[in-house]
Amino acid sequence: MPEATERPAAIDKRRAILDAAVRVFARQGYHATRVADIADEAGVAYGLVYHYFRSKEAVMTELFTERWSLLLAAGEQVKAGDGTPREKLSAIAGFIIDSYRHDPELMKVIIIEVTRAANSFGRTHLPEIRQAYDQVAQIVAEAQADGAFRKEIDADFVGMAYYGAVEQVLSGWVFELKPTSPEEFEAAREMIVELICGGLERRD
Amino acid sequence: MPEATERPAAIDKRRAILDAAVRVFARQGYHATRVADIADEAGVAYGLVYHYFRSKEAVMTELFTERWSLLLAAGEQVKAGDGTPREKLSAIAGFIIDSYRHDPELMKVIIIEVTRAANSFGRTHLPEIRQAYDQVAQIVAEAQADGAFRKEIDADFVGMAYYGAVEQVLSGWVFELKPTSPEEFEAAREMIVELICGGLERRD
Amino acid sequence: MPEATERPAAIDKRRAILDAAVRVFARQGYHATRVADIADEAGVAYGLVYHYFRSKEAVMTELFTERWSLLLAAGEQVKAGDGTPREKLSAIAGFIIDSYRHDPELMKVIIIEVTRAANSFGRTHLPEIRQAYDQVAQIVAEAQADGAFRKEIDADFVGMAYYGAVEQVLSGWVFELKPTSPEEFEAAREMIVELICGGLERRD
Amino acid sequence: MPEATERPAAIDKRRAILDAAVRVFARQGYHATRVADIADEAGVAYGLVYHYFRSKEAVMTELFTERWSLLLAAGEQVKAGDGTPREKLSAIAGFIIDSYRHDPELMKVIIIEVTRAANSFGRTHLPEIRQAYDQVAQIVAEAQADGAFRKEIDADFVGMAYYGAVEQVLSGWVFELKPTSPEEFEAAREMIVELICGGLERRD
DNA sequence: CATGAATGAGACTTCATTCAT
DNA sequence: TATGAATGAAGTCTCATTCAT
Repeated sequence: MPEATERPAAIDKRRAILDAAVRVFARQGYHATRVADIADEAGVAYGLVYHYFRSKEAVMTELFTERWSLLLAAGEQVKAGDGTPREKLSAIAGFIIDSYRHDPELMKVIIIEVTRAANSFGRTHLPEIRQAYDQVAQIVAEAQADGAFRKEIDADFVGMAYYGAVEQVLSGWVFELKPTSPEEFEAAREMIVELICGGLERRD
Repeated sequence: MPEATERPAAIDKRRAILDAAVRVFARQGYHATRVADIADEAGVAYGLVYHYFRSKEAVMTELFTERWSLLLAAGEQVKAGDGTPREKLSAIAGFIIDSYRHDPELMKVIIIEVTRAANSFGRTHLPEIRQAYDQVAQIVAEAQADGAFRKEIDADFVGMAYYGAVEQVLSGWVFELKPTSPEEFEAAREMIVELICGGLERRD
Repeated sequence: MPEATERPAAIDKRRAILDAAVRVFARQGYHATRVADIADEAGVAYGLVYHYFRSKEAVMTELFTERWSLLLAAGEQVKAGDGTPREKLSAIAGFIIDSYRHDPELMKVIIIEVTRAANSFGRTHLPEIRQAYDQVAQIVAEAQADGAFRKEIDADFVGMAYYGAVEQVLSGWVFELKPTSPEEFEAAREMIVELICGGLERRD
Repeated sequence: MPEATERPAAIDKRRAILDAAVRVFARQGYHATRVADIADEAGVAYGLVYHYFRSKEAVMTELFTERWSLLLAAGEQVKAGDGTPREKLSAIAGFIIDSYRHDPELMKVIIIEVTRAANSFGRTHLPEIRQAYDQVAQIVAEAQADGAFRKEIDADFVGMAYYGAVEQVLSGWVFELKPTSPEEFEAAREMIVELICGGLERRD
């Protein structure tokens, strides 16, 4: 048997565990899932989870880091790009929403179990999570320097509020009703941007 | 000894347990606190917690319900009042922020362990939590009908986003840096309102 | 207020507790009933049970002793009486069956929770329980001496077997189907006696 | 090391737990034995009991079912065999008595904690227990149809009474004095059969 | 006599992690 | 790499009993 097919087999198992973990975490929540559940879902032996990961927490951390780094990278690109501030904020919300559209289970886990779970993983990964807020803050600060955005509202404050709003909306999708068509997802993005950039009050 | 002093003794213990629970939940988080910790903190015997409450969860539920009902009542009053929409939204944020100012531990517990813990208490108390969002949504919807607010942004959507932003900001205070002076708390409230009502973009 | 009415009030409470205990023990079994259940059923305060009884076990012991002593007394009378051996055995079974007919709950408790619960109360009350067996044994021994009964079967052995059969039948009534008419109860008694005295085999 | 010895190691532990449970249940009774006692007696870790059994109750159920099914199987064989009715009843009592002779601890547990514990395991296993009574009843009914036994005594009734007598005798052995020689065991069997088939009264 | 709050030991069960094969 | 048996600490909840009033 050629080695080339052997390695992938091993890698597959690791991947299978991660993918299974997403499904189980999404279904039951982190606390309620036992390591055995992950192994069962992945169709591997109990101990194999510990062969590939130091602990149950490490599985989650890998899941989070894997995805969050993509999100941060996308944020950097947006920041460096040359759209208007509004377009940049829109792109950021868009990336998160698209992530959710394409892999709702993973994003459910990341938002519900990490980002908004301030007492467990949220605490551990605070630095990385903050980075995302800071990207928004930097976009806002730059726009304020340019004169595109008003200076009355603290940029760091907007970073938090913006993410707070976006995540709350995703939470609603997770536990109540999720959009079904691309148009609805798109509309959500526009509303977020319109709310934060345009404000509720009429401009006549 | 007058009978009147007899009852309070019992009620005090119950109260003492609730107050102790707030402190311990705030310090360690719900999952990490054992019933024994609550009893110790309250200075009562282990079993007394179970004399007054069906379970650890029931303690938390009482804590949440007790406070959240005040918040909802305040929201109703605000809705029924005769301020401008902006003033109403400001009052709502103000009540939450004041709650935090006056009892940061309790609000930490309520927000971190209930409101944003969508997989545990958040799920259980979703109906009550939604009521708060809906109050904001109703204020917005009314303002849209009056012509004070633009109709482009869905009122329900604003309800979620507004609370999402407020809670995120409080989360930041809980785990990073909390305002120290009344002025800073006041400034936070104004920024929230200014952001949501006025928007980031300049109005010339 | 005359003393005469005061005493009864106190005695009533004690009695009420015992009567309640019968009902609760019958319903839930001894192990599954909490002292609180007894107090609730009796409509008295929790602590009053401990005012009148040293412990939960003491309540049961009183219940058992109260009734069992009647049964032993009846047995003595039967023994001393001047019926045939068969009539005497019949009278013994009859007394037990009548006890069950008139107070099924109490007899359920005594048989299920004491007499046949060899590992708990059965052990504690073994001497008294044995006395009942011995009464049967004595009747049999006497009949053997008189020549009315055969000597092949050990009298002590019959004592156990007789009670074993009777109690098993009552157990069946308790958990499956209890006779409803006096005639059926009567028939049961006759069958027991006919079986033990007459045997299954035909006598031609 | 041959693979064949690997499995047995695991199976042995399971078996060791069951065997230890018999000893501990026999010594202390079901209610008084803690899972820790079983683990200690078996020389395994606490959790291993729960690796192999869902609960303490499941251990007992396995013990009971394992043995009771043998007893029922033996009963079926007896029923289908071609002895006289008296020989069949004798064989049934014989099997139970032999079970006790060869493994008194196990039979003690089965009779004291299950068969006669009508409020706990007795209730749970009533159907299987009834099957044994029914086997006796069927033997009797058949003998009545053949004319070998009298028809005055209800066959189902005999089923219960017969087992009641046998179990009571075993109970006596458990808590008072157990036969020591094969002859004494044999005599006990004969007395039971002689009592139930022949009756106490002389036949001249 | 009466109340019910207070105590705290005890037992079951869970499950992350380790380890021998 | 793969397996799953083995470990044992941890934590919730129960409930008989005591005690202050």
